[in-house]
Amino acid sequence: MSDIAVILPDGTELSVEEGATVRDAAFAIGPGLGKDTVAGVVDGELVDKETPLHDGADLVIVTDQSDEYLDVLRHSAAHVFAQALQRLHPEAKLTIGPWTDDGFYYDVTSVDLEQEDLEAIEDEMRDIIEEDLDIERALVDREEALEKYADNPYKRDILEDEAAGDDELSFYQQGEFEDLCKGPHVESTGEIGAVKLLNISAAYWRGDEENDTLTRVYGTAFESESDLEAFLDMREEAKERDHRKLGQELNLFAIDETTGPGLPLYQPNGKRILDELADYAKQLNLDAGYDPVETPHLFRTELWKKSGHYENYVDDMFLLDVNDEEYGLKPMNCPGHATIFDQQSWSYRDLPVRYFEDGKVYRKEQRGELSGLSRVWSFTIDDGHLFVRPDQIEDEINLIIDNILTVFDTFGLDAEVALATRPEKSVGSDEIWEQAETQLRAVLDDSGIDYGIEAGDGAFYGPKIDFAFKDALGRKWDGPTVQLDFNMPDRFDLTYTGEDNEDHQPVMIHRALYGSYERFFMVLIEHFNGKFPFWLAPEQVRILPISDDQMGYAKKLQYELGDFRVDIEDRSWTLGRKIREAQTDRVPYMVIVGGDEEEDGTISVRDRKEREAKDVSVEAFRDHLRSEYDEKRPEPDFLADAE
RNA sequence: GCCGGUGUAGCUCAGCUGGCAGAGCGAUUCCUUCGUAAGGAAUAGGCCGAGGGUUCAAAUCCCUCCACCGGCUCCA
Repeated sequence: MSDIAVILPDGTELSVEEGATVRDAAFAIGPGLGKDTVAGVVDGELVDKETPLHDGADLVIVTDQSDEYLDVLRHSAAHVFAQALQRLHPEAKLTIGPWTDDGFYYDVTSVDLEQEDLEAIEDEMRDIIEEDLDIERALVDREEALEKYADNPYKRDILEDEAAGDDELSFYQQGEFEDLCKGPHVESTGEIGAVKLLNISAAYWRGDEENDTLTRVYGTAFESESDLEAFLDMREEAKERDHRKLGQELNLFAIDETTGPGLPLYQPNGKRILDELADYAKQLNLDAGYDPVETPHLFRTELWKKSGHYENYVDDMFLLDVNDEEYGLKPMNCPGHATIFDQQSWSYRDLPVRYFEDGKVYRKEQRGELSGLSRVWSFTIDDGHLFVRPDQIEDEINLIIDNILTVFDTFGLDAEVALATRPEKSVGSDEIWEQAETQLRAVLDDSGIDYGIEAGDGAFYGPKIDFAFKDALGRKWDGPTVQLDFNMPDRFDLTYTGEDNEDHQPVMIHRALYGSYERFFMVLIEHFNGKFPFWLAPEQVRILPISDDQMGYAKKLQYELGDFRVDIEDRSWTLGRKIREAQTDRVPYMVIVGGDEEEDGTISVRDRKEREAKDVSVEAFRDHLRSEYDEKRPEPDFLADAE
């Protein structure tokens, strides 16, 4: 037998016999590790410990200390679910049951399940865990496997598709239950510390809407009950922060059935925040050399045919007929901006030309997709388009990335960056795409930013760098993008005159800082849990007179703090009630004034973090607010010393 | 768009084995003028998502549509 070499995470090569498995390799490293091996990661794929290795494979040994262990555990939990389901509903047919980022699901069919049924299944799952059944892997030949699944077309589908080449199929068995499965799994059902079935929904076989609809049950599993509880608390917290709930409670925005789905209405409180965001973006853009432009919402479809949108995007467009001529609401701002660029002649000295517009666009998303502000039909992009010479691309993109990261920093959001490459439906030649992707990659490599690759996720006209927001709860949301576009300038025949007095084609860069105001607003609402920084807060200060006698003084104070958004609580409530109300409205500062304050000409200040100070001078407070606002500080900090 | 669930007062929800439309919060009015997270009383408020059907009678049963929620597929 000849030896093969596998590569360990630290880069060293390990020589093992041909045909050696993950577990054999682990034993070759050390007997302790061999004994603890649960599974392996071979070439990035989580596999069973009995998987044979090939020469040159990248190998990571998975033990119960590894991050991947939880995936394995959840995969086994999916089997426990399936076993429990079949005990209670023998008619149920199984399809697939993988692990996911935060649990597992199992797609089943031939069984009617409702939310209420989950409890009984969960109880049965706990019994199975209690029984501590050994989980054993067995290899079964193809014929026998097909026989086992004589009445399960989905499993047969798997046998004839994914597992087409294999003569021996791996099955996992625990007690009376067995399932066709690649693995890996834990040693026994008793290893699963805690399980919870979460919800029930529907999915298509293989995710294709042409196929049968299956019942999908989502669940999760952890090593311990306390981990599960932490997870459930986190879900609860996320539910409490839901921007749809807070949007209603804080009167930020509404989506009304009468005015239409996916068409948000911004109430004054929401609009105040949007205006602050827009002012901030405008300042960043002006500082970065952008010129504001403005375009209408509606264009002749001639424009969309020229830009390629009609060909690639028409299903998502709102079209309307005007005097027998077809018009379309704009789904993107770029063609308008390209047309503006085309209105005059340009010298190479003029470039880069940078336009920006908070442009409202309309995209006819599938109805079932609409959700709060995260998915809507009308939204506003803080859209910038640059027209640059090829030699300016890298510098410009670097500047844009700087600006985007500044924005992340301002809001205390973490960034996750990815390069999205050519999608199936696209315009432009292979060479152009190749060139664009190479350039974006070069910028990212030079910048030293950590980034991933999203294959096939680019826009139809060019590749892009996607930024995702990571919020205070560690959740990820789609954020701004930077896109390189060689196609639009071509389609619009855009030119500038070069040093050589010849016409040249500029390159277009699409970029946003926020992405869309709607989605960014949603992220901020949930990120801050409605407790917006002072500069964003719709109501920045609320004056609470102790009794009606101080109304006059309160009005005087409101006038003196007139640079800010200051309201007076004028309902005849007790002070406790007024504070409670201001607190639930998440107002950063409460100014409390009674007879004492009025007499001394001072104020008492309380913030939403429940800190307070008396005998405060109005000037000192106002000066502080000025700097807190100008510096966009994240938390009210006038009373930072009062803790 | 597809699958499942849900639509009752401004909000959260009860009523749904058919028989007069309910509660809490909020709002309004009155009383209270209050010192750091809910003072008291009274009043108003509903085409029970929309349309059709069954029935002596429909919030309740049936059908169609609309919207929302959880997913699937797709995107900022």
